[in-house]
Amino acid sequence: MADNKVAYNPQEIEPEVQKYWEDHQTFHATEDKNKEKYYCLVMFPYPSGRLHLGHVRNYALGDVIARFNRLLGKNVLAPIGWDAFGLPAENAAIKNNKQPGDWTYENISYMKGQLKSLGLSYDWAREVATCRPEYYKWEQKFFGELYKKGLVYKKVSSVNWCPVDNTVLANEQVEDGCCWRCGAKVEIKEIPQWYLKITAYAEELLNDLDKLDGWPERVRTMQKNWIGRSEGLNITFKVDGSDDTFTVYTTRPDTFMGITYISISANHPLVKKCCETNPELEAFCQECRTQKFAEADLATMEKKGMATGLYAIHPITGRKVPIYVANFVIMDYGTGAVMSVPGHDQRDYEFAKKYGIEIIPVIKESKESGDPDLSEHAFVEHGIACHSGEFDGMNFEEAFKAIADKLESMGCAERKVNYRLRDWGISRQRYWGAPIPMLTIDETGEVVPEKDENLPVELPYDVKINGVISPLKTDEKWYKTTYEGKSATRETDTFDTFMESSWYFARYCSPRDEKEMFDKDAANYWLPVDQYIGGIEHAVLHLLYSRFFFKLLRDAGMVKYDEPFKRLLCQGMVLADAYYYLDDKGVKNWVNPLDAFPTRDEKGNIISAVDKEGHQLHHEGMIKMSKSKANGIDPEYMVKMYGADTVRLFMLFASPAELTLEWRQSGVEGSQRFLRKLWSQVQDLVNAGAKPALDKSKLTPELKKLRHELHVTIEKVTDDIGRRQTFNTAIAAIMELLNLANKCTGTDEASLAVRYEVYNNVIIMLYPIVPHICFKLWSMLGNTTEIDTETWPVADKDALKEDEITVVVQINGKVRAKISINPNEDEESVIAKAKAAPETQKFTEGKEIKKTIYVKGRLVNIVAV
RNA sequence: GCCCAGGUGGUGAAAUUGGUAGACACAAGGGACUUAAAAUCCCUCGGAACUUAUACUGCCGUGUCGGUUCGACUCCGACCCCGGGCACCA
Repeated sequence: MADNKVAYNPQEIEPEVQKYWEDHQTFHATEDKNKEKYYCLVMFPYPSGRLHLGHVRNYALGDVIARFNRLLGKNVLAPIGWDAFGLPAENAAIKNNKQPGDWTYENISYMKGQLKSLGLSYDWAREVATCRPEYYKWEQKFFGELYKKGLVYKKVSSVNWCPVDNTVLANEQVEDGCCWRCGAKVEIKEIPQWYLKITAYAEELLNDLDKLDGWPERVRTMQKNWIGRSEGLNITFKVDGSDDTFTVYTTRPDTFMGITYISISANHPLVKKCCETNPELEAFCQECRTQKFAEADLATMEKKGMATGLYAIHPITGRKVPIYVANFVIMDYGTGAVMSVPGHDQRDYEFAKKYGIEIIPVIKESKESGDPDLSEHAFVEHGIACHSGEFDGMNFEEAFKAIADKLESMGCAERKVNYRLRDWGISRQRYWGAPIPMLTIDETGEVVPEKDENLPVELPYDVKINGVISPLKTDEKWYKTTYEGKSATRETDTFDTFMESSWYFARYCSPRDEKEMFDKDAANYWLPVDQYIGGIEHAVLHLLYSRFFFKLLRDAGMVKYDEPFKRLLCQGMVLADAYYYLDDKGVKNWVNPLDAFPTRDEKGNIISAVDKEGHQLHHEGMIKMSKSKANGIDPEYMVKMYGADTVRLFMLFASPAELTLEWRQSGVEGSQRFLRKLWSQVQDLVNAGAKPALDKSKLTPELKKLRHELHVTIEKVTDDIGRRQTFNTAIAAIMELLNLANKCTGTDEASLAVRYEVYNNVIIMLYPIVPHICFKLWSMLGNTTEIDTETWPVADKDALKEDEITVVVQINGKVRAKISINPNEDEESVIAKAKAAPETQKFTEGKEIKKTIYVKGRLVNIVAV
């Protein structure tokens, strides 16, 4: 290396540049009504202990967008914080014999350092942690207001219950129907829990999806299906021989004449009476109560049922149909009873076959066709009613209307819009969460929210976690209190952590506000979030709850917008190679990919690998990073080895943001190589001479070509980062430009002027992606301004013009020739040129030209037969 | 089971509105420089066929099968495979 060149040393320059940013408060954001605001938000992390590459990907994407918008001259807010409540803190507390709070705050402190080493342009002054009383105080206050508005209610519902530990289990704590700690068979327990009436906003949450044109279509579709609006009928049946009634909901009243039985939940009030005299039924109901109730489990488990001995009376035919307890009908969803039409519903069909229940066809394909073939499966499509008496011959809409009208006029049904969406259960029987600020007055049993002046209802900090019962539930000093002089008992459940993550982005607008949830002016300045970035796994729950919460805030007069997030980017997962060897007992021992040394075949495929100890390793392929497969890559180690810029560049270049990203060490090295080359090329240019003024009239064709490429690249990169958010193609375009620029080594004035123009613009365009190196290179190029305050380049229209373009000539859709044309040349002349090309002559010889198609400036297709 | 995505060379990918498939990289192979290594630079790189041979040439090729079109990675239908979510992981 020449003496006057300095090696690229990210370990030296990155901390230096980061210190500059910190000292100068470069990314501190303040409200400025004279500037266009831009709120760039990344999903805040759970402080699990160490950053993983999924975080790094998320924040690198966010940082590119934030820095890009700063260069566009916008007033950018890029905050960060901690989603600090949650289950892992309690598990860690038990394991390490620590306070969940201590564990959480230590993690935050460590991860903060890791985040800072990535050179992210956050306004750290706005950092929030949801576990701080200053934060959850406002959530508690807001909850009390919602209660007064009637948007909060309490009802009994199911939880997973471990009968040995006597504790509530989260879904992820249930493994094959057993408790993950003690292995006991998990039961279902009914306990009273708090609910937020999200269904009251179902219609608006559905309709407003149309406003979210900055969201990926797939996320909107998932939310639409999740809300699941349907139009149907609530129908009330009488039970034979008693005054009891029950209600079902159906979207297929057209099949009403085909009902041959009723399926009912084991917890339905009707069933409870039957069990008293029927021990067999009681046993079956007990069995139903121990099964999992997640939708996926209900859909895939073996369908079982048992007759209750009760019969329902079909309101139109008067026919008696048996009522069965069915294990797949759940009291928590809908009415807890379902009308069963085995001829036209596949689940009902299988159930009827299993228990020998009659199957009646009442819908056929068309007016002309005979009865549907029900020998193998149900006929589930809409069709024409048959064997339905007065409704025969009607299509779906006609039969729906006629049957609904008839049942309504009989007073046993009403039309109902139903949603699949269920109200949001926010009670958790855990310690490490925000206490639900509700009190029960002991004497009267009246339930009231804690008074504002007593908020926050603070979580006791010094506790002993035993993994069984929440310390709140045993701490009498904590839960015994008074309300207006009367003795009262606190709610000992805490909030679902989705509560905190549903409004943190509003709190960032005035994170230290001591008077209210957030300052309305500040919130209405920054909100809505212009760009939100996070994992696709949050497509429904977090993003739907946040939309709902935002509407609650709007209706409380806190914000004046309908939707919190204008534009959404969902990033894919990060995968890595996984290797293992089998030990003597045949147990898989997973080895970190950084410790595996693969051998490859002549195509470059990994055929085998060995680790440091010489174990022969099996290559499992690229799979999701996880602790259990030991294929997690530590970002901190990567930053120490290669620098943050290299890691950021690799993550953005390796694949488009929405797709999975495969972590490849060789790819990381390739990214580092690119930065080293860039660093070296800039120094070559500086050593070649100072920057002269550009005289566009004195350029050679080669320099004109290079300028043309530069300005085409500026247009492309601007579009790729701003509109398309395809950062990988933006980087590829810059690489292509640099490959061309590197061939230009002239040191005359015109060459130097163009070369400086290229590198200055490239450095600005790369700055959002690799900010540290660009910060340094910018000043090395002799610029006296700071790159942080530069403006994004705009393509020079003159340079974009071309004298000559290439058009492809196809014969019957296959490329056979290329011709050069003037961009303004008319169609006739272009087609004449295309026909005159020797290749065209060759391929059309002896054929008749039937047709020619000209796509302006791109291709000519000649159809010849 | 239901809802939603995705499938293109040895690999990650590109092709933006139906218009040149494989840009840009990685890996691999060959070469230069070097005492040597690292680093750097140059060349080759979808497949099979023809050919002494590189080339040339045409042919085939975007999960599978079928369709629409002058023209399909892109649109339609069916199927196969893989991933995300399914309400208490976050």
